[in-house]
Amino acid sequence: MYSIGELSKRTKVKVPTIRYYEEMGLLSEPERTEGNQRRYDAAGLERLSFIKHARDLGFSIEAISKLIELQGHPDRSCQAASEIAVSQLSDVRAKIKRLRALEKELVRISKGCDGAGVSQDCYVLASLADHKLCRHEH
Amino acid sequence: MYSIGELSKRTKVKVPTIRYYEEMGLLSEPERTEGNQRRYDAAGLERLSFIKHARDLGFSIEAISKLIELQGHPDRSCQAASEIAVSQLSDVRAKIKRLRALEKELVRISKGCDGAGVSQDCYVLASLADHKLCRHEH
DNA sequence: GTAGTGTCTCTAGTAACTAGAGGTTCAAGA
DNA sequence: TCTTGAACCTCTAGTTACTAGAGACACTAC
Repeated sequence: MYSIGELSKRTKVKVPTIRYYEEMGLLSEPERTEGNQRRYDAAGLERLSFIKHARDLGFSIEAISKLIELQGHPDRSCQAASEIAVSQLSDVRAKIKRLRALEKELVRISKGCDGAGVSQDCYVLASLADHKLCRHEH
Repeated sequence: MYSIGELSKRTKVKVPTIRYYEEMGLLSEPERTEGNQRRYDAAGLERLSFIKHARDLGFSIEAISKLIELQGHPDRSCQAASEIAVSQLSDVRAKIKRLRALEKELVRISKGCDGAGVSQDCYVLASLADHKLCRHEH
C-alpha cells in the first residue's frame, strides 16, 4: 500500500493533483487508514500512470475519462479509443501548423529590431501596431 | 466616436473581451455618453487593434501590458520590446518541438489500432497504460 | 411613443491545476 | 512511551483569458 506522497514520487504527479483527479472522478476513491489518510494499491498506481501518460500526450481530462471507461469494458469495441487518439492527433497537428505561422512572423518581427534603438522607432512595436506589415495570415 | 459594438465589429474582438481588457488595464477607460455607454475615438481603436494583433501572435496579457507601456515612452530604449518578442519566439519554438514529439507518438499509437478490435486488445489503451511501449521521450 | 436592439454591471463558469490556512496523523528516534 | 517533525487532511481561493447569463437601462428608427 502506498501513501499519496509515495504515489506522487513514483508517478511524478503532484499530491494536490492526485486529489484533484480523484475529485474529477478519474481515480476511484482509495482505502483510508483509521486516521483518514489515503492508501493506494497497485491498481491505483497503474491507473494514475495511465492518466499521467495520457496527460503528457495532451489528452484532456474528459478524453481520459472516456478512455478509462473503455478500459473497464474489455469486451467493448475499441473504435471510440481509436477515434479519441486520432482526434487528439489532428488537434496536435493543427496547433503545430498555427505555431509555425507564428514562428515565421515572430522571426520577421524580431529580426527588424536589435533592441539598440528607442521605442519610437522600434520595429517590434510598429509591426504589432500595424497588421499590414505582416507577410503571413494569422 | 465608436460604440463598443462598433469597435468590436472593426477589430473582431468580442464586446465582453473589450470590457475585460479595460478591466485588466490594457485599454484606458473611454468617454461615456450621458447614459453611461462607452464611446471610443480613433486612438482607442488603434490601441485595441494592437492588442488583438499581439494576442493573435500569442503574447500574454502581461507581455502586452509591458509593450503598451513602452509605446507610451517613445524616447525609452526598445530593448525590452525586443526581449519580449524574442522570448515569445523561443516559447513558440519550444511548444512546436514538444508538439512534434507528441505527434510522432500519437501517429505510432494510432497506427497500431484501426478501431476494429475490442478494447481488451486495443493498442491505444495498451500504449497509454505502458510508457515503456513509447519510442520517444515526452 | 414604442419596439427592438445594444449596452450596462455583476456574478459565476471554463480547464487543469496551484497555493495557502489551519488542523490532524504517522513514523522514527530518545 | 513520548515527542517531534514531516506528511497528510479539508476547504477556500487564485491562476489565464475569456465566456455566459441575469436583470436593468439606453439608444435609434419608425
